[in-house]
Amino acid sequence: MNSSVNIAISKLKENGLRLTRQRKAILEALANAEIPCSAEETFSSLPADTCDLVTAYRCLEQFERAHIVERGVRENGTKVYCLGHGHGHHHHLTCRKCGTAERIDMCMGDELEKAAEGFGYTDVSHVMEVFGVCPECS
Amino acid sequence: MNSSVNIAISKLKENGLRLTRQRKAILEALANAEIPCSAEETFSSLPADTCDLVTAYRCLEQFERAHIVERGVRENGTKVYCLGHGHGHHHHLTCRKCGTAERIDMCMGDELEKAAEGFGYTDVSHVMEVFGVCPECS
DNA sequence: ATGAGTGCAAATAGTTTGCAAGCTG
DNA sequence: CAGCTTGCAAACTATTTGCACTCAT
Repeated sequence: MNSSVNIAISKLKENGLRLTRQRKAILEALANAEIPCSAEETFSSLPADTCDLVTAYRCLEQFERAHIVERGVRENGTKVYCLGHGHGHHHHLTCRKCGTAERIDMCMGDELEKAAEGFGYTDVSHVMEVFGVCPECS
Repeated sequence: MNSSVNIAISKLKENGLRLTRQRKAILEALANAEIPCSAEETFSSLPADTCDLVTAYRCLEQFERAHIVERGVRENGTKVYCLGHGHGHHHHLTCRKCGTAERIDMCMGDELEKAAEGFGYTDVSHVMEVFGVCPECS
């Protein structure tokens, strides 16, 4: 069920953040989403009058800092967020036309961080998104 | 020296695009840039009155379509462009504080496309950027 | 000469900020 | 009840579009 929401709520508290009606709704929306959502999309999927769009932006930003959600980017630069499904870092293969997305568990994060450390970099993170045209659209 | 500019100009013509004073300047700016640049940054690095900012945006977009430049994204969603140095796809490790970047030749593009084809996707491309804090800044 | 390319102005999309009021722990 | 959160309005940044004019081929 919404165990992912419960996990998120625990992390929320661990990070000293408060649980509000708005935040809970946003977390539930993310939990129900099949694909990573932008702030605008998350907001639209909320029941009417749940909160202001600005609040969605602010919550998602907080969630990201607390590592409750993962952040990605669309081809056009729009930021998108998704709940760390169960857990584990992952990426998406998104259809350029219809927007559906497949989860891709493959990730070269380890090699990447090793390479980054080789350059003396710390606090390394990465963004990766794959785009294509899905079978239905082509 | 600016053989990369010459290569770019050839590709330009192959794609039926015209060579203008503005485009040449933009290509030269990109060739001199050490790191991927946004449209705004590319524009600023141009000699005064070379062209309008809008033209920079339009040219970069055209260059991307013609595969003359590679496009990436910053952590904040800003689009950045760089000349396909020599050639070959690559990525960057960018310092979050000072903005310098190291080139990373590692890329899992092949595995990625294989996975994408497994899902029946075509016309696959990907965006990947790595961020961290460089030795000087930490 | 003809259509690709450019400049200028104005519109958009996405996101951020300021501040007073509200609600959580 | 202190201070994290929210709402509303407004500012901002990055990017796009419309249209008349210009220049490369």
